[in-house]
This record gives sequence, structure tokens and C-alpha cells, in this order.
Amino acid sequence: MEKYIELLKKNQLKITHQRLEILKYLDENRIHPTAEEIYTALKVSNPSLSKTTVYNTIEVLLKHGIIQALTITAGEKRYDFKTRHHHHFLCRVCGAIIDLDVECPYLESFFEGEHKIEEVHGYFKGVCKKCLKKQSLENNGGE
Amino acid sequence: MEKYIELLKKNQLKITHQRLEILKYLDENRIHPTAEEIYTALKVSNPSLSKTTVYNTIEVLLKHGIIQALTITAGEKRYDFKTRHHHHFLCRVCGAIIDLDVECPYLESFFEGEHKIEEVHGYFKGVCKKCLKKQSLENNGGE
DNA sequence: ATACTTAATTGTAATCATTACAAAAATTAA
DNA sequence: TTAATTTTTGTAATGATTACAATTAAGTAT
Repeated sequence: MEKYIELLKKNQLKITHQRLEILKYLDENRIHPTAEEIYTALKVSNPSLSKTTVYNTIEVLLKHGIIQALTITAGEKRYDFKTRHHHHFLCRVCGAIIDLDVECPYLESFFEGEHKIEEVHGYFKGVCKKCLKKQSLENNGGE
Repeated sequence: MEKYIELLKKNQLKITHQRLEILKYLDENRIHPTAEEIYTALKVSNPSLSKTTVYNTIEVLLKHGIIQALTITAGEKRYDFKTRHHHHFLCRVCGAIIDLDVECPYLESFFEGEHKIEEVHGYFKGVCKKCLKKQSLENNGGE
């Protein structure tokens, strides 16, 4: 828990029980959860937790660049600890969002003298490795 | 208007006044509008138009691959005539969404034996060329 | 440790985009 | 033109997010 206290201190944010819990959850559950998912998961052990607190905390963490928002699925935002740059893959079968370590090596050169790029988001959609394997087993193993 | 009739016929869709208007609007206004924007724009000349019709039509056009959805801005979906593959740039100053003709040449090789990629979305956020120019004029021209 | 000041948390209500649904109207084929 | 089937329409419901005011907690000085 000490690391989350340090993280908040470093950003001159007040250390509250709720913020620590949310940071811990995001750190230990790299599943790009929605606000709802964070709320539901933490409500169990923190019954007094309010959904508004989750939204407030997310907003503060975003503002300080501690987390980042994903808009890969429309109609809901998902959140991610900010680490090195990476892309995301959404599996349409199991719904998992998987981090991808691909990066286009010539990105910079594309924008010489053009727009100023501040954020790069790469989203891929399809079927993940695990679901592909499951499908192929079903097809071959079928009677 | 003949081209939109052909497009609907080719997809075995019923030719209705509303569908033709929506197709025409999307074709002539390549601004990646939201359902709301389409509705507001067409309501002027088609007062009987219902928002539900816009959503219904969008769904049908999506299903037939005539248009595609963008989730670059969270909380709302945006729609785009499906053309050759391209990425998108969102200007945080003027809000414009600009089509980009960049594509990563090594994309395919990244996924050898991995997940099955069905959609590729590249989103960039920052400040567009036009807004950059405006900003630099303001800075230099200011007394 | 106590009191004070300020900021965070909470719960409820409001908002915005989208979806569900049933009745009315329009399209297409005979 | 008529009949069968879809589409359109308007209203109501849903789901995520935001606004807001009262309560509570954190941090600082005493």
C-alpha cells in the first residue's frame, strides 16, 4: 500500500482510503475496467463507497496522468494505469481487452510539418488467441 | 440521388425517403457526424424525421458494411462512409475529425500466429495544422 | 491530542446518448 | 389497387456519466 501512498504524495493529492483502494484495484487488475466494474468490485469490502467517488477519483487520476482512458468500446469508458505506450486488442468473443506491444516505427515521420500529435491510440478488434484455439478444438473435436 | 438508390438496391434494402436522405447527408458531409448531428441537420428539411429512424437506419447501414462506426470520442458514436482504410485525427482545439492516409506497413507481420485481427482503428489526438497556424499567428502578431 | 480549514465523499437527482416497443404509415410484389 | 411486410414514428426505458449540496475526513497549526 506504501507505493500508492507515495504515488498520491508525489502528485500532491490527499491520501484517502478510497483513492488507495481504487489505485490498488487498478494496479492489480489490469483488465481495463469501467467505472462500474471498479465500483462493484470495491463495494464488497468497502460498503460505504459511492459511485460518485469512483468517478471523482478517476477524474483526478486522469488529470494527473496516473491513469488513461480508453474508448475502444463505445458507450462506456475504460481505464488503464499509464505505463509505456501500447495498443489494445478487443476480443469480440470473450470481450477481453489485451495489451499489445506493437508500435509503428515510422509514426513520427508521417506527421512531419502536419498536425501536432499528442496521443496515439491503436485499437484492434477480432478474436483473441485463446478463443481461436477454443473454436478450432470445437470444430475438430466435434462428433 | 440515383447512386444512393443503387446502393440500397445492391444491398437488398428497401428504398425509403429517409434512408436516401441519410445516405446523401453522410456522403456529402464527411465530418464523422453523430446520430444527433445527422438528425438535427435533416430535421430542417424533413420535419417528420424521427431520431429513432436515424438510429435504425444507421444500424442497417452498419450491418451491411456501408458505413462504419468510430469511437474516438467517448460517450457518443460517430459514423463514416466506409471507404479505403484510413486512420483518424481528433483536434482538441476545434474538435474536427480529420481522415489520415497513414497505415503501418508492418501491421500484418505483428500478428503472425497471434490474435485474428478483423478491425484496425488508429486514432490520433492533438492539434490540427489549421489550429497550429492560428496559434502561431496569434503569438507572433500579438503586440 | 484538539480544533480548524479545506478538500473529499456520499447520495440523490439530472442529463445525454442510445435502445425498446407498439401503433401508424410507407414500400413492394401480386 | 390490394395485401403482406417493413419501416417510420413517438414515447418511454435504460445505462453511463455529471451536477450538486450536505456530511465526513484529511492535513495543519495549536
